[in-house]
Amino acid sequence: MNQVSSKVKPVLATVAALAGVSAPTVSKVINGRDDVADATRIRVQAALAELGYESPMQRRTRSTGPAMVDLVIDGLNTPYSMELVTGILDCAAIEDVDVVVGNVTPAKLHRANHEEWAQRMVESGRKGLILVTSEMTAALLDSFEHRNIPVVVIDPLNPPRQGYSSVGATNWAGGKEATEHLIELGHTRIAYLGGPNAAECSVARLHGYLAALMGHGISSRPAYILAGEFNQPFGVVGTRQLLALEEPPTAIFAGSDSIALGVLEVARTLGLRVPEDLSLVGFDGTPLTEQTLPRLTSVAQPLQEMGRAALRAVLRLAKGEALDSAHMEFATELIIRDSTAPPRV
Amino acid sequence: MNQVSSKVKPVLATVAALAGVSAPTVSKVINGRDDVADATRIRVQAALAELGYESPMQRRTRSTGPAMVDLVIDGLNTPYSMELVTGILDCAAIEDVDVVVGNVTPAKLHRANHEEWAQRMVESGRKGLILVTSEMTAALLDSFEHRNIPVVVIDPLNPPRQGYSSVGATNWAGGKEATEHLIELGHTRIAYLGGPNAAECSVARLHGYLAALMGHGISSRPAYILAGEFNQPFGVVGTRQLLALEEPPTAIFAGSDSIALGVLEVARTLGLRVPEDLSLVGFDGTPLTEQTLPRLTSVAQPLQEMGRAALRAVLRLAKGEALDSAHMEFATELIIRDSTAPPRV
DNA sequence: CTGAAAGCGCTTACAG
DNA sequence: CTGAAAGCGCTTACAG
Repeated sequence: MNQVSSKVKPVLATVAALAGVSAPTVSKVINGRDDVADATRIRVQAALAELGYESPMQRRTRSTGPAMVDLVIDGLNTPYSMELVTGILDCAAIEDVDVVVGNVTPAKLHRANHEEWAQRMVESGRKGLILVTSEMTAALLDSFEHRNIPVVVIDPLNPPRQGYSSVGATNWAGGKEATEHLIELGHTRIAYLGGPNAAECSVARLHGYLAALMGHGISSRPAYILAGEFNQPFGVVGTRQLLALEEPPTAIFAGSDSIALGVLEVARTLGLRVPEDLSLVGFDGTPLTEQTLPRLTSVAQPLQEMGRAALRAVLRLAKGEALDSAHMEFATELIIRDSTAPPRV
Repeated sequence: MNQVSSKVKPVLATVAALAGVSAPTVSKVINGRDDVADATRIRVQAALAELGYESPMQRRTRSTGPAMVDLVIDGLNTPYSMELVTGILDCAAIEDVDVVVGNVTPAKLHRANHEEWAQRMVESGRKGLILVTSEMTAALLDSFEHRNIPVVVIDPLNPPRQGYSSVGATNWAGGKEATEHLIELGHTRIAYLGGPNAAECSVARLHGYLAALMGHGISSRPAYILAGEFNQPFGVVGTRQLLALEEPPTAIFAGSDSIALGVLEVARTLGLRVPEDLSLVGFDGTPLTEQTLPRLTSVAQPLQEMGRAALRAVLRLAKGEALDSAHMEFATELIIRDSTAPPRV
């Protein structure tokens, strides 16, 4: 009878009453002012969430059109991001959500004033934010959390703290599986050409690689482990460096398909045959793997599904529902194509 | 001294004073109530216009963040759209504009109620709309024109009427150049594997192809001209059909790089060598052309630049400025790579 | 940090 | 039809 959630739309005063504070205090919390005690803020946020409070602006934008979710991603010109975005937009069309992209880019993330940015998102009725392999700071996450804007990160860089939602794949297992595949073929001189050390996913792949080596009694060599960018140019640079070693690797595990593309390019220009002279495993399983010659053995991650999951997670959080798990991890799968073979003896 | 337009933002009371009525009356006019005398309504409307009154909602959406432009595009999973979108987002980051994508897709265009859609765009403060190779109806264009929402179309399908802004490339000249390149190599049995007949750009390429043949006294053969989709599967289907002819072509001009990918696929499975047994020219000049084996000779269009131009055009129109030209046409350029050679005698 | 009080801009209900 | 009065929901300024 005395149910908290009644059918009338919750208004600022309702929230204030439930939280046991005054209306101005609720107003301050909503607007991200910092002159509110943490304990009070938490109580108010709980009340906001419980009642599902919406500002007049949000009510308007909600009744006036589809929900809007912001997406921050670094360029669409990689097969990786293309797949993710395809999944996100796919889900957006089904859920009738608008995806907003373009203003804040990963490059602008640091320069941007998070407080202002988050505030503007609230004011324009944005439902949440998806970050793709972006750097984050605790301050950034705080800015959004304080305003109850859900943030979901896909393949986080530099995770600054616990307590945010993320989507990823079984990178450790994938790295291990790729490396074990090469070991089973008979390789022992296996290099890892990975992405930035700031990328959790790349580090996890590296550790999977190390675990596989260790599990087979192969000692790892520092010269065989290079970290760079997830792109083709780094694949080129890294491969040149590896092949210039006194004892070059007979197989390369690339941290992304784009890196693998660079490996193939160097192999071609040097007249090295893949897989006869050099075995190669990529990561991501993008459509690219079917278009290279030879077709690329790669650890596939379900990128489209990951994109869809990220958007769905944002929408669930925006509705005040809890996620089953703060970190959603999708299974990778080694797809063996034509770029791996036993080493020449 | 007694200027009507002062610097303070016009508020309901200001309008009321100017119109010589009370605030409630202005409120009624704004909200479309009918209990207002016609004469009064007209006076109030004049005052609203003169002061440039905006509701708090409109003010908020305008001042609260970057301008928003809607983008309707069919999937990002083609090299063509990826390049366009890269250009659009590139420009968006510079101009501080948000690009909204996801709700209305080309597939939804017909089903959607344009009037409602356009109205919602006005209400949520959208500055304009970019359509990419989308079908349009006159009714759709009217809905937006009536509300002063600029629409810019990239590579229009089914252009229903004059009087809209568009961005394209010199498709006729590009088609002619591609075909002449093949003729100069000695080919006379040249096929055109194009996109849908509804696509202006594909039809223009076809006419360039026909003009080149005609200019060199080569008669065109209906069996050598196929229209389909701008994608790889159609490249596969079309090539099979062409190669099954009693007198198959020795060269194929594909209406897009994606179609050309399908041609390469069929050639590979049939053991036909490109360019020795079959010459191939693509269209678009996407990064794909550097990744195929052999690298693909293609008519490049500056897709990124076209995307940037489309967004800039929308923003100019939104500011009330006129465009230099309703149709912006960018130059194509034939890039000769490794997929074309003289025919075997 | 908090909230009573005042204020803002718009809308509603109703007397004339 | 019109507008004084009351009201709504939120925010601001400031005293404690």
